[in-house]
Amino acid sequence: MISLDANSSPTPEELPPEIGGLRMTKQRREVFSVVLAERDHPTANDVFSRSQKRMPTISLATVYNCLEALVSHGLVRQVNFEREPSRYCPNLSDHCHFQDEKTGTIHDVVFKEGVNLADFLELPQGTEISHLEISLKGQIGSN
Amino acid sequence: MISLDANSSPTPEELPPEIGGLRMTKQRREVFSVVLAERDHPTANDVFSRSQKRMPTISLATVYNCLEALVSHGLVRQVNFEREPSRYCPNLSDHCHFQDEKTGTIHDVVFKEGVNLADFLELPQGTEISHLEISLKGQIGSN
DNA sequence: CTTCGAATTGGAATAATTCCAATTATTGCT
DNA sequence: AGCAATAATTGGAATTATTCCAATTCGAAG
Repeated sequence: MISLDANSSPTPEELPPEIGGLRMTKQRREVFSVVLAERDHPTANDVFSRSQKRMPTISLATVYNCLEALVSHGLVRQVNFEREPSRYCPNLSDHCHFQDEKTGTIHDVVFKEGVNLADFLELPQGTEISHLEISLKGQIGSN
Repeated sequence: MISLDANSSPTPEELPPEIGGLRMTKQRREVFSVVLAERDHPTANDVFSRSQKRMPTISLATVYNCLEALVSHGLVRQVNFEREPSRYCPNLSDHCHFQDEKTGTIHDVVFKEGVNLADFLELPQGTEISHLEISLKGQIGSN
């Protein structure tokens, strides 16, 4: 049985013909497996060049299409830091992102036990949040 | 005495020759007063066209330069929603942003009394946060 | 008044992303 | 299997927010 959770890294061939309502094509499998394999929050371009290793004929437009399909089906998250190029993250658990200003590395950051963000915000009552993004930048303590 | 706080909306002429270490030029005053006047989170282009009303010769490049100067001196905040054009916000108090998906309107959202975000995140210890952005999207309850 | 560094300007350049029209692949049907 | 209909892929062009650049203008300080 193939798992797509936390730490699995399936080859494209191991991915089923459909995931979460999205029909998987050769290219989508390739792109998805790249995003699952190296969880370093690659940009579309990173995904493109990694995908090209196995599939030299894939185009950048297709990588964008595939990423968009994966994101809209909730299989991958799109991560933005200010105006930088979007990055892609296969971690679907509730988390946010911290970018180390020294290295540029992005780290997943989880909420402490039982924390629900909306509880801490003065939102107009009845607000339905459909999308939430928290991005932090800073330095990691060297002590 | 001129106040630049919460709800003031000075004309360019009312702005002093220097604010927060930033030397105010005619254009910077114009741009700043536009951002202070209508707090609807305008884009650079919005600021440009509003500024042109009073100062028809101002250029878009200058608007970008001025906004950048204001942001880097902490007089204005730059607000991003995913890959949309940056928006500008003169509210310097600790808050985040909610975009109503119906209208596109952006609302400032404050934290509830005494909430400190970092307390709710599992950050690598010793982390220094230099920048934090929280962006929400959704619908406002119609009840 | 002159000088000198900084700011402004218009226009060109950049870069991420999207669009488009043509081709290719896949599905569903008979 | 064969074929029509639909969807995905592709390369290249287009878009668009933003930045860069070189030339001019401004403004503060002496």
